[in-house]
Amino acid sequence: MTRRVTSFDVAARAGVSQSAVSRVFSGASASKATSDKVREAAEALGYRPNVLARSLITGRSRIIGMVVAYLGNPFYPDALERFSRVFQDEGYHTLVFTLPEGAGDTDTDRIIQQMLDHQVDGIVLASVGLGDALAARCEAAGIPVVLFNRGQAGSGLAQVTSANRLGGAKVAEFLVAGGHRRIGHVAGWQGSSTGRDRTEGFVARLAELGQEAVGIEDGRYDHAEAVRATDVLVARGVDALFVGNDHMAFAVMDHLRSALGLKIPGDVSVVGYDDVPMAGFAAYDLTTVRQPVGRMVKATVAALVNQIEDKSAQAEVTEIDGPLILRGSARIPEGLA
Amino acid sequence: MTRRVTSFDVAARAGVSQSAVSRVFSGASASKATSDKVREAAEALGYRPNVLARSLITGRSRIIGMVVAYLGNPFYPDALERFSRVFQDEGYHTLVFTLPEGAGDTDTDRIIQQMLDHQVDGIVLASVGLGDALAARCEAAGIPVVLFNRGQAGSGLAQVTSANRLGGAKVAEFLVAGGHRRIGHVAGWQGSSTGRDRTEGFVARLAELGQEAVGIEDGRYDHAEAVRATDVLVARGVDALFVGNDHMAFAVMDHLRSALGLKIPGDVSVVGYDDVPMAGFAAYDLTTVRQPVGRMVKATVAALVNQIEDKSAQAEVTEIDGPLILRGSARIPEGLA
DNA sequence: CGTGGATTTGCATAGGTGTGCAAAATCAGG
DNA sequence: CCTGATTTTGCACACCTATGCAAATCCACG
Repeated sequence: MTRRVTSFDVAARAGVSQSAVSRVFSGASASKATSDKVREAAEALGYRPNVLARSLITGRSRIIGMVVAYLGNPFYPDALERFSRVFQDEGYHTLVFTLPEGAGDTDTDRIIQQMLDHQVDGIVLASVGLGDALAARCEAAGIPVVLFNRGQAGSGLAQVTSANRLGGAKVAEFLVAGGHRRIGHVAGWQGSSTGRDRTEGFVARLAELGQEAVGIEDGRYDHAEAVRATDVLVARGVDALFVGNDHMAFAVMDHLRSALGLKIPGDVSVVGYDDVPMAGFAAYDLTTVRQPVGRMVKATVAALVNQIEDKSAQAEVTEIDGPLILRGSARIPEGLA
Repeated sequence: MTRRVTSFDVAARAGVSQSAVSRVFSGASASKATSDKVREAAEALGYRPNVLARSLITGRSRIIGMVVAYLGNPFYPDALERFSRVFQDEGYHTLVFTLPEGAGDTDTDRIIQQMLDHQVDGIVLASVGLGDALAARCEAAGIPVVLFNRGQAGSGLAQVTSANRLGGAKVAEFLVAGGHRRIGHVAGWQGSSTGRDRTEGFVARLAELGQEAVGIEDGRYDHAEAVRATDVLVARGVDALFVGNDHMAFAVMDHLRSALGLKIPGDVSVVGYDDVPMAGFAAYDLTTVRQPVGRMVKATVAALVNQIEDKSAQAEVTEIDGPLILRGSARIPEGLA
């Protein structure tokens, strides 16, 4: 393995100083003449600036740390893929961390520490919370953090979510308009803002319409829990279920049809949340609230890059509205296409 | 933002030299006494070694570059999650790159270049090929490459796949034993080794059993293509379909049931490949050949780490066998549970 | 206590780049 | 051609750690 070619080599060949080479490649001022000479020499030698050395001195790595909890829910791979792509376009790269099963605070701590070690320029937490102590540490290190698809009131952290309360409300309206009077709710994890907000919006709107849920069970965004919740609610005779995300909704539908022998939407209407690609598959054909992933990702990247480039920028809280996508898993009210 | 605390600061406080600090943190020899003093001082100051400076001098970044083409197929998020976890356990981190839609050679080139720029210690290509020129460049840079779930004959690259030929053969045996005599095949992309191998094993075994496929259509690992292929094969009156991967199989099943009104497995048996988690969902209940992701990932990591730590290590080609998982989407032969 | 060997320690330098500062070069205008 | 303003260039140093080498320290044994 031959030694790396450095800026000195290029400088020697081009007949200029090392600083000149550096300036050409970091976009600082340089005359046309030297710039040409340098580029030509670099080309000939196959020179590429050493990213590590550059990061060491500038203190900016152009790497984004991304923590993602659970890729089993297809919403996140989709988001991850988009993140990676958008960051690449912005000239950043994505260092991915996954949280172990029992996501303890110690684990988050260790991961954040490793990110700081790598001097990431920014952090995206997808569906992961951040303790105040850690948030403070990132703040102190001057590393901006954006929460994706999770809010954290009073944390002062930037966050991007969909309009979860509104989404929950839309489902309430839709189900009531569809004539349902025994509505149950397999809630998203109530320890997360998304779960709580969807539930709150849903319950509040139901109340405004003079209804009350027959039952609310926390499905914890988990397959097995969702099935358990379904059993409880079916026992109470529901005729419609609002499920906290699509991932659980699939489990719920499978259980309703296969284990309980119920027809969808004949016996029970089911509505989900996310509009994951799979929701459109014929086997589920799930009516669901769309989370506009593309726009959410773009907003997250924009907020992060903004904070990176302008340290004084404020941490924004962004909510993006998404439509209810009508499919076949829930009875459609008269008068709607 | 306060200046970073360096090894000099720690040295001063502990009353030793900077090299002593370095040695303590890089695990070199140091007496108990100094080691204790250094650790204490480091703790008090909140010192952490600067990874960038370390990488710059050692030439090892402890970062693995990972290229993944398409996270829409749930096989890959699953693998990615495991990779990230296993690498973390080994003290490496994962820099993720995604390939744009029309994965041209130029794109791969650019991505590899960026990885080399970041001086990754190794590269995993998940379901992505590598031109000879690029392979040579990695070789020259001393960066080992392992292909995951893709082979490339004659490339001299390390690769980990499942036993695809054998898997295809198993399906052939299973379908014939089930009494099917009009078997069709929605093949995996014939431009990939996995697609070709599965097809070859399948076709060869069929021939040995005195049968021939009613038709073979390349589904290109794509939903729409798989549906098109299904139409073609159904028109030829198939009573069983071997589909190149689960991702396509779901599309095929949806199309068979919803659009064509056929019963599975009553009218048509369907067998997939991968055993993605979703294959076990009641809505599909897909009989499929399991790719043992866990073992494949571990083998890939082991091969890579081995090559990183011992530059003279040979590039191994690993094939891991996986069982046929019997579920309800295909008629089960007499005498099998 | 003396001596040889093993271990530990400090010095100094390398790794490759960005950047402040002053000197040099360029340019415009009279 | 001269002068002052502006741009370009080179020098030297900073960024922070790892490591070869020689000096120093330690240990055990006679």
